[in-house]
Amino acid sequence: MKKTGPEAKLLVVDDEPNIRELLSTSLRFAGFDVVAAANGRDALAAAETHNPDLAVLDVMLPDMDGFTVTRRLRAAGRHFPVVFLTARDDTDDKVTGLTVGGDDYVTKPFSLDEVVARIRAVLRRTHPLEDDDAVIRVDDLELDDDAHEVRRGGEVIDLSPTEFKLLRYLMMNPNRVLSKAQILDHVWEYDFNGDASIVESYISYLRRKIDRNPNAVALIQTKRGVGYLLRTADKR
Amino acid sequence: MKKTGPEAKLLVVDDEPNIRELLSTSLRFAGFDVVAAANGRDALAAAETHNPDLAVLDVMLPDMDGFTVTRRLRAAGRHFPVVFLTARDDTDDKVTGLTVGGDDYVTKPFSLDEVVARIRAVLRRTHPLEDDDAVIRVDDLELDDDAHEVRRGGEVIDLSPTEFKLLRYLMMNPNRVLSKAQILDHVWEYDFNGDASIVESYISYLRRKIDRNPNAVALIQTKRGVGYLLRTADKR
DNA sequence: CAAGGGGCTTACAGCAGGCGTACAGCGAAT
DNA sequence: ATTCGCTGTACGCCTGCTGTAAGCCCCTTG
Repeated sequence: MKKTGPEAKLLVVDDEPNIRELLSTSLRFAGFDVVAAANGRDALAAAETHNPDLAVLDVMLPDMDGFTVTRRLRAAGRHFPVVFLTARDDTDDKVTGLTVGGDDYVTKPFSLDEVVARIRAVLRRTHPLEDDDAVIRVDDLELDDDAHEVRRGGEVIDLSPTEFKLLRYLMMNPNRVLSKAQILDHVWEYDFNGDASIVESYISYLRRKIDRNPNAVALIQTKRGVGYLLRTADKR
Repeated sequence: MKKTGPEAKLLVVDDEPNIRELLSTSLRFAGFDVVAAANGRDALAAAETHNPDLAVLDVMLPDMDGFTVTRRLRAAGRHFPVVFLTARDDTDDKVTGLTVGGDDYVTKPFSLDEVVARIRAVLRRTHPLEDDDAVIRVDDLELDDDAHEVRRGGEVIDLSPTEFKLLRYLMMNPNRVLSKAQILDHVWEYDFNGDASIVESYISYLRRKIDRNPNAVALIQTKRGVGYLLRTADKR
């Protein structure tokens, strides 16, 4: 009935059409069943109709704020968790109470992959029945999302936040070429308007840390003119 | 979050919707089965219907005070323990009598984690059958909630109340990154309106007391840009 | 083989996050 | 009244992260 991984049903609520579409599309692609709403009123109605497993909820809505929506949902007996979206200068230090219970929040502008990861983490926490692990494995590489830790052959590797997100994106898509544009879109914040060459730099940083053994087969491979891919041992 | 106890059933009674929801959500997430009521009359009815194992009861209710509710409950043969919620400025004499029997009280504004801990403590006392221990262990670190005492390698460490709550929260969530916002929401009182940087200060205080050995692997680790985590030895 | 383009790596400036200490206010204990 | 410990804020220092730029290498193609 309640599903944690893909196929869970999500309610996405944001009044900005761009953000709403961006989120709906990526979440759908990530395997979720998505229902969208543009304001609090519609959100409440949609929650009644579709009974989602989780809501992604902008705290600044035209008709009522996200907290009010949440309170009304809960009062109506809907106890699914919420991932709030907040403006960065809102939350940076002040706004509290967003992480009570199984809830969490993400600041705008966000990275799409980060939102997906946070949603998965919340679903994992609130429905611990499923043996859906927080650890992604590719060969002897392990990425633990809960502990925010990466290990290669059991040895801990220290990564910066951006390196971590990049590696997670690669590991979520093993043996598949990812273009620099794709990587930018998924790993960097959606308003980033720098050069795609930054991906090259970060791939380089990652290689230095996880592919440091020159004798072993490299995990991160370049497909010239196309993109990068993370290769598993059995697919070589 | 560690879920303890076999899903005891709680009755939460408070007339302020925000507090009621805050408590219900947290307690539900902590693994309890929660029923909520907004006033004394509904509370009595809910107690009849649901037969809870414990009640969290605001002493200031619109229709009758918490003592009256308790008296009527007991008169009706309901002998489950009660955790009272009282305003901080209530005089001591008003508070006396709240801890007789297995009962306890918490002053508003409270820290969410503190309420959960107190509820668990009361349940532990009244249902000693459960092999639910008051001691949390992480490596050679022990935190005894009943004795309010912390030991590292058997040696007692003196902590201030805030330090204790912070450490307890960390120890309840080992090997999981906790953001400063999460820590604020769980450890500090719900109306705390200050800066999240206070968490940094208290982490610093804690380190000075429990991670004083510079040669050993630090228990408290910083995940820059993400949060903090308490690391166990086997997960290194 | 030469030229061009794509990719790799490193350097670096600017900046944000985190650390630790100092301190003032406050309430409890003496 | 005085002392004491605890809390929350402020602040200066430092570390390490980020994004850009630049030079080099290598692959591809004519």
